[in-house]
Order: sequence, then structure tokens, then C-alpha cells
Amino acid sequence: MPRPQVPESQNQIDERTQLVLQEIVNSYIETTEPVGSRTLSKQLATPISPATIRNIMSDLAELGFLTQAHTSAGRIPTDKAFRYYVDSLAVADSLTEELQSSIQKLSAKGVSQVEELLSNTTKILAKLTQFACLVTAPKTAVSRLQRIEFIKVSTSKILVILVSKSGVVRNKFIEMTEKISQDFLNSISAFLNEQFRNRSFQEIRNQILESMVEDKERYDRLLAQAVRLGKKAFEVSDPPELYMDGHLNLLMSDAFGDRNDLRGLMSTFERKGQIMEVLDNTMQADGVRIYIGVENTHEGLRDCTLVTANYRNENNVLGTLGVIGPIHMDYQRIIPVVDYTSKILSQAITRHSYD
Amino acid sequence: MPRPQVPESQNQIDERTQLVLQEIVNSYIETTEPVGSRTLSKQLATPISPATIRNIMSDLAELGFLTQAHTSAGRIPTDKAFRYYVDSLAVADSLTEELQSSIQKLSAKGVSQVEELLSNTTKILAKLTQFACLVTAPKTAVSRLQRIEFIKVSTSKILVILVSKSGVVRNKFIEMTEKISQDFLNSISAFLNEQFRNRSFQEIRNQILESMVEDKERYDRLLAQAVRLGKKAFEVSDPPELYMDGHLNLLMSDAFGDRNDLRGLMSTFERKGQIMEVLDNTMQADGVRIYIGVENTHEGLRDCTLVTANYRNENNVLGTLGVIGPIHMDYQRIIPVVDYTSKILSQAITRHSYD
DNA sequence: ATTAGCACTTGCTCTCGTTGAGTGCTAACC
DNA sequence: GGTTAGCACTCAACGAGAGCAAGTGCTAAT
Repeated sequence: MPRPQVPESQNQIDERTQLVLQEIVNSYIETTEPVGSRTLSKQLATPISPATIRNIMSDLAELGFLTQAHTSAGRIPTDKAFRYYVDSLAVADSLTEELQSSIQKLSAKGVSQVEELLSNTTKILAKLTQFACLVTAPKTAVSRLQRIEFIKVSTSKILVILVSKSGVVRNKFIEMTEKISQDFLNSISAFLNEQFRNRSFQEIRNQILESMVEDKERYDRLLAQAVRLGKKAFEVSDPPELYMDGHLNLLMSDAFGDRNDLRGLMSTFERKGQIMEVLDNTMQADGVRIYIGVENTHEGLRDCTLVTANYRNENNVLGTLGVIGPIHMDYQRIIPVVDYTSKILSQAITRHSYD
Repeated sequence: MPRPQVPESQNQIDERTQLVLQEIVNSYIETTEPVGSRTLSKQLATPISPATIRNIMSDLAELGFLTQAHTSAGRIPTDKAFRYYVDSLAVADSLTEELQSSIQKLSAKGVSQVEELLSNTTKILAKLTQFACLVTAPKTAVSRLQRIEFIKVSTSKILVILVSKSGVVRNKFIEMTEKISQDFLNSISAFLNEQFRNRSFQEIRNQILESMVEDKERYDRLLAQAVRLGKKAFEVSDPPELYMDGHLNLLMSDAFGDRNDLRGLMSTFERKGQIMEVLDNTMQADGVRIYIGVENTHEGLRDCTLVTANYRNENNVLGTLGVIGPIHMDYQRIIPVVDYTSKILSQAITRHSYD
């Protein structure tokens, strides 16, 4: 999702015009009301008369930075204006101590599970931003194996436990027709642990599949069973895991005027798979990414802004977190929050890793 | 939450009046509009003139079954009317084949985890009812131990795996300061399995606590460690588990007119603990329970109806499921759906149990 | 006891001025 | 030539009033 490249010439606007645009966006972010020339004139530090501002506004409208609901209404910044604002005008606030310490709480005392860490992250983000917040679980494909165990829970059922380096535990039941003793299962897990420890799940999958096409005659019973169980254990059957919180904030906030707007958005949230896809698509990039309105490839998000950042351990990018809010969100506040949260989460999850 | 006991005399209303009341409620459920005497007269099978109906309505209003928004508006059934309707008038529809088979899908092919079963249940209920749907995870206190295992994942961290008879798997990390070998952990889990298999978590907790106050001199190292680890493993630190789906349906449906109504309701949903409590309180009773509007002890649900039923295996009630919808829901449809779902879930979860 | 008839109530909708914020243009100004 | 004051124009929002429709309550007749 590369940022739309606009010819420089088109956006070549002089300093004062820039100032006016900045102030319009600021004002709109603050009030969510169309902003008029008179009001703006008063707010502006440099005194410019309403008439002049009208001229400037007219220019900006022509360049596609402003629209108006009807001829006699004030101007509303377009998505393009917000993009411009975010790119060149906004100076990211440094976070207050208070915000910082709120965010640090995500890995507070006694958080022993990665799942809890991620869920805390969404909760804290939701609280601080008052928007919908998302965190993807560490990608299974790049996860590295820390430990695999098989536990026989009944004659035909085996519980598989997969622990990844990043601290994620996954449980899965396998049905077996033939009888296998717990001792034998232990041998198998010992073998698999020996063989695959520290390898990524993706690698393991591939290698197992390769093994299967090799000449089976060469296998002893242990190896054969290990391959069979391993295949089932590492199958990618798991639904994409996504932690989500605060989508009700959007409902509360009447930042989205129409109830129908909200409906569309909410049903997007219900399709977690789609949201996952959107987040995954942003994962290549680095740092905080911002997708404003029409810039969103996913149709359901065209009336929102998505702000995302990755989290990682020392070796790999593990997942993405993000917030979804109105296009007129307070970027100066939100961007650093997302940024800092991603860093704190990275730290926390690195501490949780086993090395 | 016992059903409010109303003196018989107050509700002693003759057959025709009953019929009118029934029809008013029916009509209101269908249209969500105040119902007037003229309209009702036409709908009624037995021909009664509008004027007579007005008299009857006047009586019903006096008895507290009907209200009206203003003098010249039609009548609206009160919560009391719905209670009367549900208790004595509604004949539960038998479920269509279609509905039955939809519900049976909750335990469709390849559902290997109880968690998935429960989550499927909320999804199916949400789809069929278009309301908010809830399922509580099997109560840990009454769960019986099937298997406990300890896996050492790093020098200081131990992963505990608790498998209950009902098929629920729970993971938990324990930090250990002193070093314990995996072999020793295996001995401990063997011991605990031997000792506590089939006992309820509550019993186990108690017994472990008892053991701790006993003379420690008598312990050998194994026993001492087993008690220590066991205590941590069975600690009730887990957040109450609640599966929820379809609360967005309520948002979509405009059955709740005001957006503020919805906000209150939604923030109730955000406090899962409160919802849990409400559901737990209903668990003593048997069969389908219905709490209409003011009958709800929890304030946030006073504008809703809650319909709940338990699910169970052969031995115990395991948890509760329920739907929350508008007071004017279609009871004839919803009640059998909840009832049947609870039965199918009971069956499915019984099949998942290990015996 | 039931019903027809009628006066009355009340919310809803439509229309039509009025108001006010805001624009666009033109002409004057520095 | 850029900036500003002034003025005519536009258009949503608000409010009052008329007409309408649905529904009630009461009274008198059946």
C-alpha cells in the first residue's frame, strides 16, 4: 500500500497558504465543524483578513484540499488535506509522562501469558485513544518452536501443545485411530524437539512434507509416527488470531455521525479475516503507517483513518497493532501513542521470549 | 432471581380480555408500533368492535398491562404484559427442521476444542436470533481434573497444562526461582494425576491448602514440591470466561430506538464480569429462564429481555447460555431456539468429555 | 353489555418566512 | 499587485402555523 505519489508541482503552495491549511485542519480536528473565513481569521496568530483567507481557501479548494457541503457553508478539509497535514505539518507531540506510564502498564505485574499481553495492549490503546484497537497475534509462520509436547487425554485423543519462542502457547487436539502409549508419545516429542527446536513453523511444515514424500521404507516406526503426528500438529488450521477492543468507543463517540456509517464499519469489524488482511498488508513497512480515508484499500475503512505499527522481538517482526478512528482524529496525539505502544509491546514480548 | 409473585386476584381477567391482550402483544411484537383499537378489531378473529376493545384496553391499562405514550396514541404492552404473555399465552413453536439443523451445526466436523464449540454456539445463536448471545465457559470450580502436566520452557518458567473432564484446556505459566528438572516435574505431575484425577478443581484446591498447613516435616521433597506447584496451578486467577457474539446485531436492528439506550447496553456488555454475574445468578434454576425488562436485577438490562438456559454433561451443570434482545422479541421463536441450543450443546460437550 | 357516533387530543408533516453564517465578487486601498 | 472592505447572494437551520391522521373517551342508542 504505497503512499500515493502526487506531482510536486500540484502541492507547491506558499508558506502562508500552508499555515492557513494547517489551521483549518487543526480547527476541524478540534471542532468537527466546517470552518469559515471569519472564525479562522480570529484564530490565526498572523492577522489575515477574512477576505484574503477566502481567496486562499478558494485556491486550496481548487487544489483539492478543501470541500464544502454547500455554497454557503464553511470549508471541510479533504483526505488529501489530512495527508498533507500529517506529512508536512504536524509536529508529533512528545508523550506526557502520564501517557507513557499508562502504556507501560500493559506488561504490568503478573502478566505471564503473551495472550494477556496482547489483550492488555488493545485495552490500553482503546482507553487512551477512544478508538477501535487491533493487535495481531505473532504470526505462526515466522514463530520459532520452543517446545512441542503430546499428551494422551483419552484412548483416541491426543493433546498437542506448541510453545513458540515468542511465548505463545497453542493447544490442539488430534484424533488417533491407532493406539499409542504416552511413553511412545514422549519419544516422539523428544525427537521432534531435538529435530526442530528453534526452527520456524513454516520451515518445519515444509520439512515434514518433504519427509513424507521420501521413501517410506527407510522409516522406523518412531520416525513414521513422528512425521504423522508432526504433520497434524503443525497444520495451519488455526484461525487468524486478532485481538480487538474499543470498537464500541466509536459507537459512543458520535464522531461517526450517521448510524449507517457505523453499521458498515461495525460489520467490517465482524469480519476479522478482512481486518487481518489489511493489517498484514501493512506489515512490510516500518515505523508508524497512516492510511487516511480513501487511501485505505479495504472499502469498509474508507471513512476512517488506520494508524498501524509493528511489534517485534530482536530477530523478527512478529505482528501489527493499530487503531481505527475517524479521519479527523487528533494525529498529533494518536501517532506517538501508537508508536510508543508498539515499542513497549516489543520490549515486553522480547522479555517474554525464551532464549 | 425468583419470578415476582403477583396476587392471583389482580390478574384475574376473563377469557376475552386475555385474547385481546394476547393479540395486542402479538401485534406489538410484529410491528413495534403502539396498537390502536381500530386496527386490533380488524386483526382479531372473533369480531369485537373498536369501542368494546377500547373499554377492555382501558381495563388492562388500569391493571398495569398497557401504557400509552400520550392520550391519543395506541397502547403499548408493559413488561408485566409480556410476562403474562410468556407465562400463560404463548405456545412455544416447535422448531422447524431448518432451525434444528442450523443449531446442530455447532458441533460440526472437526470441532476438536471445547472453546471452539462454545464460540460456535454464540455465533449460531447470534445468527439465528439476531440478538446478543452469551455462553459461559464451564465453571472451573466444578470441572473435574482429567490431566495435569508441567513443561519446563525455560530455566525459570514452567508451563502448566490443565485438562478438565469436560475437555477444557487451560495454560498457565509459573515462575520458579529454584531449578527443577523436567524429570522431576514429570514425577510431580504423575503424582498429582494419581492423587487428584476426577476430582473437582474446588476439591483439589481445598485439599492442597489443607496439606499445606499439615506438619511439613513429614514431607519428602516430591510431595513438598507437588504441593507448591499444585497450589500455583490451581489458583483461581483466571478471568471469568465468557463467549459473546452478536451484540452488534442489536446496533443494526434499530429495535433499540435511541442511540443512548444502546450506549448504556453496550457499556454493560463491555463489563464482562457483570454479565457473568447475571448469568451465574440464573444457574440454579432449570430449563429456559426469561427475565423481562424490570425483572432484571442488573440495571443495564432493564430495557432488555434475557433468555437463558444451562448446558450440562451427564453429571453436572457446566455453564449457561443466553440471548439478550429487545423486550418485544418474538418469544415464540426465541424460547425454543435457546432451549434446543442448550440441549445440543449439552450433547456435544458430553461427547467431548473423557470417560 | 355492546356498539355507533362524535368531540377532543396529540404527534407528525409540510410549508413558509426569518435568521445567520458564510461565500464570491467587485471596487477601493496601500 | 496583493490585500481588504463592502455588499449581494446562497443555503441550512429554526420556528410558527395549518392540516392531517390516528386514536381516545364519553355519551347515547341498541
